[in-house]
Amino acid sequence: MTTTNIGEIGDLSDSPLPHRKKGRPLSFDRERALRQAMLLFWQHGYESTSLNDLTSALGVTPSSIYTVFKDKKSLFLESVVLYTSGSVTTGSIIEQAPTAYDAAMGLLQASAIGFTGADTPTGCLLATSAISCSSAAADVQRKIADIRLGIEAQLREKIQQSVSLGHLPATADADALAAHTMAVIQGLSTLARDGAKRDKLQKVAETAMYAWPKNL
Amino acid sequence: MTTTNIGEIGDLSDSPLPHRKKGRPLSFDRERALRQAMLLFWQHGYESTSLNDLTSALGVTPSSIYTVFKDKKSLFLESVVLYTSGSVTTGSIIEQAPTAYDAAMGLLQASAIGFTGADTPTGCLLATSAISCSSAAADVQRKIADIRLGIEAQLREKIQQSVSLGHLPATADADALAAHTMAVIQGLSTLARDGAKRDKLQKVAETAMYAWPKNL
DNA sequence: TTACTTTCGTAGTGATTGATAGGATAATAA
DNA sequence: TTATTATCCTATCAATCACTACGAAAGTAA
Repeated sequence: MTTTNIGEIGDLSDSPLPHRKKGRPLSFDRERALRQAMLLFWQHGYESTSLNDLTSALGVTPSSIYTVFKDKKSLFLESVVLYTSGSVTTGSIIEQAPTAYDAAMGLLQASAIGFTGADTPTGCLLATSAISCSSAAADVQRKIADIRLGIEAQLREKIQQSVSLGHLPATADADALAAHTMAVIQGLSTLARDGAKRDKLQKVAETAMYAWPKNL
Repeated sequence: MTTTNIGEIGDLSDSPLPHRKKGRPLSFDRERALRQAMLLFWQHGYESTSLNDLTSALGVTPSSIYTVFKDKKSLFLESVVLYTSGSVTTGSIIEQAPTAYDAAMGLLQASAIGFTGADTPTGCLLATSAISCSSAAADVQRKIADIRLGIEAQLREKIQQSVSLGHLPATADADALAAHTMAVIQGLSTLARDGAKRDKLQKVAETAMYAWPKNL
């Protein structure tokens, strides 16, 4: 869905010199560990990623994880924030697109690329990591669902704008077009998980755009 | 994806009378328990459904589950068989459709209905129950993926047939159309999980069919 | 140095995971 | 009845789960 761009959290303290905290310093790179955690959650999902998996991959002891990230749920949610942030996000793609058509095409193309990265797991973290959870993780599941619904709402509004601006015929169904685009994005994630290559996903994205009304 | 139709496994022994096995008889309805297990896996997925969840919902002790269903993995796989069988299956929809267009539309409509059943979990068991698993369940994940790929291959062949028969233009991309249809089906599952109602899914299905080439 | 603060590594916590041992029980077969 | 077979229930099993207590260690502040 998005590309990752970490390292934004710099030292923004009011001290003129780079203020250093008291106490023993962290022995590992927090952002690097967070990225490793994100990759694990991306691959195996929230509940199927164990603390043992995390400590092994991050090279960090359990106590350090809980000191720095509070608990597993917080670590996951922070991984989701990392996943959805960066220089290119779904929000920026939609906003900066001249029309809703371009916005949807941009989302689909970015998905096709992002779901088949060479050094990342296949598919979409938002689509796979919390889709079927136990009752204990219902709140996490809901939070991820709300992110998906937020993207859909943003795209829907963009479509409504394009209808108002005459970029789309008045008969265009904003709800249906936005939901269809979201469905294809989620489906691209599954196709990628099943082994589909980038060019196949790009062809699916292209096909999906044929569903948009053209005659004005 | 499919509607469920249990109760097909009757007494087909060669005995003239309804032959009864030796030993203590089962104290519960095997098919009824299997259906309950399927519903649990459908809702919470393979790994997030615990043996405790199963014993509680099925009203069966752990030892009985292992006696009758061997182990958790076998119970899940048998639940998948139950899910994909019945009077209407993806295979029958594709086969009996006059054209590939009708086959895709039939799959999408059946998905919209099946993913929003009143007395079943939302979404698709094949799409949600084993999409992000631990490494220990990689084989199960792969088996479900193979089922998805099998459906896609069947639809792709139907499209190729329709091209040969002149029901679709020769420029139609069977790979892309089949993959797009599969993607939308998987996406419909997520939309349903996120709370979308049946009419919304049906509108998405209708929108997805606009992507098909019409001019011959 | 001495006090203070924070993280580190070890070794665990109780709870839950999937799966079983073993004897009791309930049916058929002879 | 007696033997045989299969399922029943109870009480677990070892392993793993997310998580933490606690003292040692490593930094800053005085």
